[in-house]
Amino acid sequence: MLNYSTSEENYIKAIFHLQEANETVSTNALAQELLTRPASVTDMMKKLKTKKLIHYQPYQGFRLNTEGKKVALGIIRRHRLWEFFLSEKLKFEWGEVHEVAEELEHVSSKKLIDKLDEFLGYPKFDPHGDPIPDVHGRMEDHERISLFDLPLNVYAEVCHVANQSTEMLDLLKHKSIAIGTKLEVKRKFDFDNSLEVKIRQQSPVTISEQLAKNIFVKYGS
Amino acid sequence: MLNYSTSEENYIKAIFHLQEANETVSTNALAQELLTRPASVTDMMKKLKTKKLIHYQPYQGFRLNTEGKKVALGIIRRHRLWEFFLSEKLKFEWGEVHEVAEELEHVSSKKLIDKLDEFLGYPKFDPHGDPIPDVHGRMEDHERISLFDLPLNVYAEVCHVANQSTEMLDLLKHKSIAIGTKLEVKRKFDFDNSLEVKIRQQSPVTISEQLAKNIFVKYGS
DNA sequence: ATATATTTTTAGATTTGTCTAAATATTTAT
DNA sequence: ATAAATATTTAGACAAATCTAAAAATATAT
Ligand SMILES: [Mn+2]
Ligand SMILES: [Mn+2]
Ligand SMILES: [Mn+2]
Ligand SMILES: [Mn+2]
Repeated sequence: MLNYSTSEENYIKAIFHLQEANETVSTNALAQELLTRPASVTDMMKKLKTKKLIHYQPYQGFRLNTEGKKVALGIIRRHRLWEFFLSEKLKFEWGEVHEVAEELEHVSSKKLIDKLDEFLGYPKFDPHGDPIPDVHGRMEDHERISLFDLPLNVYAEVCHVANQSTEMLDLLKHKSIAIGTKLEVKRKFDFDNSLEVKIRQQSPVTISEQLAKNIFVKYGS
Repeated sequence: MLNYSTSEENYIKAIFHLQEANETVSTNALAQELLTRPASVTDMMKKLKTKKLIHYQPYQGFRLNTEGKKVALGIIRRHRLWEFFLSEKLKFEWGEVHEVAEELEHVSSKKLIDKLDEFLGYPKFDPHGDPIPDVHGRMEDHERISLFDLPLNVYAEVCHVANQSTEMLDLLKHKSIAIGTKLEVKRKFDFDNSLEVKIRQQSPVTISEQLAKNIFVKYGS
């Protein structure tokens, strides 16, 4: 497995995430994701094509090929293991881990990552509930459903938060919701689609439609 | 405190180490240390001068000013804390930590380093026995003496290893010597300046002049 | 189907960090 | 003191990653 520059890695990872939503990734979408210019994206796509990491025909969009996905999973593994480390061992807050992991992920020593994985006890999910690829790039993919779609009076556990902005995390903290929180939806109000949610041993809280659609849960107490 | 590029940081750190030995650092010495060309050093020295980190007059050599030393100590702090982490927590071997720390040291989040320091229990020395600067850049500077200069029959403890090549570490391992090893010199042979050294609860080993001059000890059992 | 708008690519420039080869300054030896 | 050797700097080039502005391709609307 070759080594890639920090910049190349950031592009590869972004394509990986974007192509989960859309079959093919566009120049503009990638430019927006990476806070860069379309012209810079085109330049980089030419390079990644030469390095045989993507399928790309001018004007046709692009997507990672098998090798590209393998590389992406390696970067995501590093990112999420560091996030776990920062949160679990260094007691960083939820919202602070991403930015630092964005740098740490580019330290490419394989031994470092595999030993870190071992040290952390082979965690399966990062602090945002995203699955951590193992040494072979495999990850658990638990079925999850948005809190908004959870039926009434069914126990479920928060396992993923889609948006990880400071604003979102502020709000979650205020509502006492985190990964692992057990809850059930008691009522849904048709007027504004807000939910009344009961968390164990707490009084019920109101969750807006927007927030509920960003919280994902799995069934079970 | 501004942020510096990886390349700038590597130059700054190298100057810091070189100016401990010589009053002023030369272009060639720095080029050799960094495995680069003298012309590249001159280019960078101009930049570091503009950024007010060094004293530099063309042809006169250079040295870090107060601000430059402060920056250097920050980089060294990061480097050595990561070395300690790799050795202590991830169980890396002595000889493997430096290369990885050389990359990790450039991740510049202050919070990351201060929390790492806390997590590690505020260690004072890295795995090679080098002192770790604290958050203010201060470090313990225990007086140490080379094993070669240690008087006969005086108990001492290994606290520093000057050379950290794989070859050196191989040899040290074979002789069962590490940071913290307690020993005393029993004899010195004038023919080749070799030493007979007694480590607690072990049979005596022979240490060459070259090796002894790279091992540093402090007095006391 | 044609005009308009949007997206993407190209052309050319810029910054950072590096290099080689040549010029210049300094040091050392005679 | 002069010549030779060594060290340092300058000049000019190059690769990586970015940008702006203009050109070209594609998509959309009438
Ligand atoms: Mn990144
Ligand atoms: Mn995450
Ligand atoms: Mn480094
Ligand atoms: Mn060290």
